[in-house]
Formats: sequence, structure tokens, C-alpha cells
Amino acid sequence: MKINRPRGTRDFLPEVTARRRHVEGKMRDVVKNWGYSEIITPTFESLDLFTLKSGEGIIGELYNFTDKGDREMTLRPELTAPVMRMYVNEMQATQKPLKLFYFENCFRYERPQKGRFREFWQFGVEVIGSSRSDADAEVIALATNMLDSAGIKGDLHVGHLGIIRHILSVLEIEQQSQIMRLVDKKDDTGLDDYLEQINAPADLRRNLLELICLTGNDAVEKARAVIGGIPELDTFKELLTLLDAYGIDYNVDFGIARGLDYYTGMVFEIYAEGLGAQNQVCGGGSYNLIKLFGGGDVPSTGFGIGFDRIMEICDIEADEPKKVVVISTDSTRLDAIKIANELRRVAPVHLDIMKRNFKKQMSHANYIGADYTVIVGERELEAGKVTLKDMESGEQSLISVDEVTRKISLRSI
RNA sequence: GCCGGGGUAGGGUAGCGGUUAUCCUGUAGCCCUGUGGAGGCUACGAUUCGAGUUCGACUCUCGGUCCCGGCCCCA
Repeated sequence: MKINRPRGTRDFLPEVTARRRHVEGKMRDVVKNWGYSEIITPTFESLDLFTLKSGEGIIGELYNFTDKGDREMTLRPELTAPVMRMYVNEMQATQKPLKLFYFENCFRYERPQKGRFREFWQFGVEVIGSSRSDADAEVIALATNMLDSAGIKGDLHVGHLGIIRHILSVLEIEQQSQIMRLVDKKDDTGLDDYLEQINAPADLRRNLLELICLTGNDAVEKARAVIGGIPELDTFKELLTLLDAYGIDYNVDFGIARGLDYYTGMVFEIYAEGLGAQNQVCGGGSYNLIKLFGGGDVPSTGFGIGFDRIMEICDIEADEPKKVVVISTDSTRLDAIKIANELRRVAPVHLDIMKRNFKKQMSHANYIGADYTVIVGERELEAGKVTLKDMESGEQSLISVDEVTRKISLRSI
């Protein structure tokens, strides 16, 4: 019986895996240089963690299960909630800010399509303990730097939920959520219809529609003209000033709603070309989940990067390490093992385990793209040396193992 | 959950209601047991699953499943 890979999952073959690790490494370098520390949380969590954050409706999209102790569990669909849970469980006494990052697989029970899988990888950052614009700006700058390191030119949209919430504050919570959803989808006709349907006040309607299409450098001033001087606008203005200092291009977009109730202020999304319907590669904002999870009133800000979508559009290739193949005959096989071990201190070394003859070993070395072959034959051993062959040029020389080590390590630098 | 397009050796493909099917590539072996890439030969290897129509289905019909694109959703 042939067993297939589960729907929405992928096998990563060696070349692809190498590329993924390479790009991951680049992004890791960036986030570490910003002083962030990596954390790992469990692959599965209590189902409650996510229903508390997102409501019962989320269960339809989860890989949940009942364990043998009758506990309701789920594979994690994202990492913000687990990180916040971890903070509440064991990091509340740590001095702020906490600057954390993670790179882990997540699971969602969804219909797979381009850029969307049932198992996917998220690179994420959470800053815990600062409600300042400085934290928001740093997080956005970090996100763009990480994308830069993968060679992704993203389109950054920045907004602030406080402003749209201010306009909607006279409505019922239910109505606010519905409007936020429509705004987030950029469904203008749907929004119009809905405002009509709930009989929203005329000035609210005018202000809202005006606000969500404001763009450009003076968007903040225009917003001020529409809704007056509210503190959220000053905060947002401050954020933009900081982003300018970081040298980051952005589009002001008051239409970003993220659809989620726990986002409190700054929100941002980064889009990229070439991904079809799933063109968002990064999303984040400031939020407060810690209070919801039974901790103090601690603000946070963070983002998640869809790593698989990055890989879809990034064209960085991993550089291959130098490969060495040690070639032996039946009579020199045992010596070849010792020599291979020596050489493994400086390069990846392959040794025949197929009982191939000399010619076949050479042919195989060529097939796997060896940079060097080291021939360990009777003639060489009699001289206390080995033959080093450069597979590119075909040149070969009879030298000692130490000399081989030296030559190979010089070349791979 | 919905709409559309697909599924033929490990990978990529061709064809046809009528001898278990083409070509490329691959893998293993040989020509050739101390020097790779080429060439020749041999072997291995497939019609997604189920039901129906039919004398006969890889081909036609229906259903499942999986893949791809989109909708919904997207914490």
C-alpha cells in the first residue's frame, strides 16, 4: 500500500531544504543583531488558549484533538498566543522590554492553495512591555530588514486602529466588528450597504469613508481635519517620524483593520508581488493579550512573517559546501575510513558504502558534484600519501593527508 | 464548505472504445574491476481509486480521493 503525504503538507527535498535553511539563517542573523532572543513553545497547546483569543469559531480551522487523558488539545495555528501564555506562566517578573523571536511550524485545517498550506512556517517577533511608538517603529523596521535580507521588496502599509475605533465608538460592538471586517476586506460596496442597513449617522459615514481612503505624507493632517485632534493621531504622527528616521518607506493606510479585536493601536501589513491571492507576507501590530490570559495589563507589539510565502518569491540560492569523495579499493578500504575521518574535520566527505569498484566510485563522485576526490590506493599508501584530484580541472597530485587538509580548508574559505 | 482545471513508470510526456501503451530522463548491471562526464546493450518501472455503460474501458458516464487556481476564511 502506498501512503501519501497528508493533504496540505510538503516534503522538502535536499536542495529545497538547503535553500530554506539558508534564507532562514539570513533572517535569523538580522533578528539576532537587533538583540532578540529565540524561544520555543510546544507544538500543541490547550484548545482553550486559542478559543480564548479568537472565539469558538476558530475551531473549524484548527487541527484539534482529544488526548488520551480526555484533554482538548490543538496543534498551534500561530505563535503569538503561545508566546503570551508563556510570558504569563513564567516571565512576568522579567524586566521590560522582552524582545523575543521564534521560527516554528504552525498548523491550520484549511483548503490548501498557492501560498497556503496546512503545515506552514512562521518567523515572528514579539516585544513585550512597551506601549511606546518607539517599540512599534522598531518592530516595523525589524520586519522590513528581515524581508530585505531575503531579497524581498515589500509594500508596507501602516495604520492605527485607535483612529477608526474613535469614529465608530458611538456604534454597538457588534456593528464595529462587522465594519472593521468590511474595511479590512476593502469591500467598499459591502461597507456602504452595511452602513445603510444599520442606519449609521451621516457624519460618521462621511468621516469613515473619507478616512479609509486617506493616503500620502499629509494623511495625518487630513485625518485631523476630518475627525479633530485626538491623541491617537499624535501617537501615529510620532510613529511616522520614527519610521522616517529608520529610513523606511511606508504607505499610511487607515483601512488596515486586521479584523481582530485584541489589536489596540498600530497595525501594519507588508505585501509582495508574485503570490496570487495570498500576497501578504507579513502582518503585525500592537495588542494586549496578556490581560486576557490572566496576566497584568502589559502591552505588546509584534509581527509574523509567512516564511513559505517568502520562499515562494525569493530567489536566493544556497551556496554548496565543498564536497570531497574518498576513493578506495578493496584492499585499502580500512585505511580510507581513517583518512576520511581526518578530512571530515575540514569538509563534507563521502566514502563508498556500495562496494563500488574504482571506476564506479569516480563516476559517482562526478555525479554528486564532488569538488575533489582523494584516491586512497595501494600505490599511495606505499608512499605514505594519497592522490588529491581536482574534479574541475582534472589535475592531481600525490601528497600527504595533512597537505590535503590544508589545501581543502584553504579553498573552502 | 463552494466554483473551475487536472491525475498515464521515480521525474517529464504521447496516444487510443480493441494485443497491459510511446519517447525522453532515471535507477541497476554490462561493454570497462586505478581515473569521472560521452556512447552502445540489457534489465527495472505507469494508465489515481470505486461503481456504471460495453462483448471489451487507460479512453465514455457518475462518485470518491489527491493536486493546481479561485471563493469563503485568515487568529
